[in-house]
Amino acid sequence: MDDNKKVRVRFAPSPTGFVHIGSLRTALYDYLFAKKTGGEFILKIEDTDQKRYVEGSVESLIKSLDWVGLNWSEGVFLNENINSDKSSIVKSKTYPTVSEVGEFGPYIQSEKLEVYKKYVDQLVKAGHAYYCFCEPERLEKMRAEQTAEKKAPMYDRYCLHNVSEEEINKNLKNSCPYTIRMKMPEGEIIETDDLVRGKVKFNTDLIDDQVLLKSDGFPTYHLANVIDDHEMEITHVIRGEEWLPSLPKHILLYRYFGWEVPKFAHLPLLLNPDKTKLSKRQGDVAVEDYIKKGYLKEAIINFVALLGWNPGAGETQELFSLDELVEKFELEKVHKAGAVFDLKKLDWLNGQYIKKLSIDELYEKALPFFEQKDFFRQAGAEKKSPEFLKRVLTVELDRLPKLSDVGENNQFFFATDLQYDKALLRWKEMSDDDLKKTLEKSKDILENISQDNWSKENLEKILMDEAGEKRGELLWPLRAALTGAQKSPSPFEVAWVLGKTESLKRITKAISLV
RNA sequence: GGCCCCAUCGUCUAUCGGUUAGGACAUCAGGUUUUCAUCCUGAAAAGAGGGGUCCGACUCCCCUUGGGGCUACCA
Repeated sequence: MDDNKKVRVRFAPSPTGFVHIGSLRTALYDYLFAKKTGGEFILKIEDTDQKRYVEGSVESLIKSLDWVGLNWSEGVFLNENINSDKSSIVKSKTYPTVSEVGEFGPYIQSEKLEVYKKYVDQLVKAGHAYYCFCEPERLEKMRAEQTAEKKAPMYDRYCLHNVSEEEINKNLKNSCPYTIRMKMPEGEIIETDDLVRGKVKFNTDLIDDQVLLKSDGFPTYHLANVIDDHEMEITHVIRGEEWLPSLPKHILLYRYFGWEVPKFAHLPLLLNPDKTKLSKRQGDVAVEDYIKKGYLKEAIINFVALLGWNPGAGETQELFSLDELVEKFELEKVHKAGAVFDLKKLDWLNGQYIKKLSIDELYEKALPFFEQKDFFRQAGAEKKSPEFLKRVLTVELDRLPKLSDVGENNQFFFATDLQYDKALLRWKEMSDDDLKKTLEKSKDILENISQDNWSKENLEKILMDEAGEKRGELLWPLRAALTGAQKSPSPFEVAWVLGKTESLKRITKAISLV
């Protein structure tokens, strides 16, 4: 391969409902590699399985990718995102909300069925593929028998050996359903170099005659993939390790067609805590799920990037921006072993990125999450004001793992009438009398602070001065009165958020309780 | 079952033959002007086992074990 050729990589998801977080990592590595090498990052759609197609998923998949900020320069785009100055824009016939941009289209597999047919016919003519008229029932039975005999289930080549040219033509004329299978050569060792795994080799005797063209006229992944990558001039195929066993089939196809073989990089899998392939059953796997939970794209990208790769060289940095990742990324440093998806670390990373947000930014991101909360919906209008919420967020900024946690631990901010047990107000063994006195003292102090001086800093300074040695005596009852909660931020912060009027109201209520 | 891939703290990882095997998350302990969180400090925590090669192996080779993936007219 000409190493000076411009790098072209592609991300090729299937529209089966959502973007898997593992696919996102593949897309990320594609993106990083393309940017790093000054190449093109392309998005194409693998929709050859009609049964698994989920309505609207092409669009949602594009949106998810857009949301995390991986920009591609060619392939499939949402109509609304296309700048008119792009050349060769083709509206997709299959998916009305998207268009295809670029000179190597179609970028949607279901739109180039005749292309695959043309190539597979070529293969049949050359004797590298053959018609198969076996019914699913026969295949199933055959496999069952082979399995029972502890043999590897493989197609027995019935149609290769027993169906004559004439019969084939007759069957075709009668429009009998058929598939086209790839004819694996005998006794050949296919050896190749994988960019992350090094040398890998396979014996063709142990590989099944793969169906290339299905009876519905659609190609299988294997056929479509090879043809697309060749036609789109893809230089590097970066994909999950689950594709490694079918690599020899792909290499053989390139050979049969007489095409240059791209470079391959098979990425390690993302794992469940029990080390099986990351799956829906053991937690959220859709990027959308993480968006909904209030993870920031920076955190998701950062986290997923470090699952299977790191810059090495004694590097102890943990936080990386997308640009930094581009700068440091190397395919050669990708790991071979699978990586467990550890939510705890994601939470920590997310907290780190939340802390970097300004209050205005946080407010903008957090508002939709507030709006989903019952305690927020039931709150009075003044508690829903941007000013109030921003004060809440100022206090919460440092203690927020994810946006969906917003307000959750501090619901007392939003309550109109705080309900709590009187006993909560008591500091240690304090008598009712003393309790009342200390609350009245707090009330006095706060009453004497003007609206203009009602700041976190002032409240802290003044209350701390007044509290003297036995801080708890003044501060605990005050905090309890303001929050009605066992745990909360400091009374200074809470009083500041609530404002003078509300704070005094809550203290007065506490006094009346005692 | 067959084939393929993989193997450092619980988890993500550094180490590219010579290190007290380093960092981060999580955990635990202590501290940080009341509780919680944040934050700070500290602790505990790893080279699966067996053979080689080498003056010297976590590092290179082989075997075993363990784990995973694939084994569809799914991708």
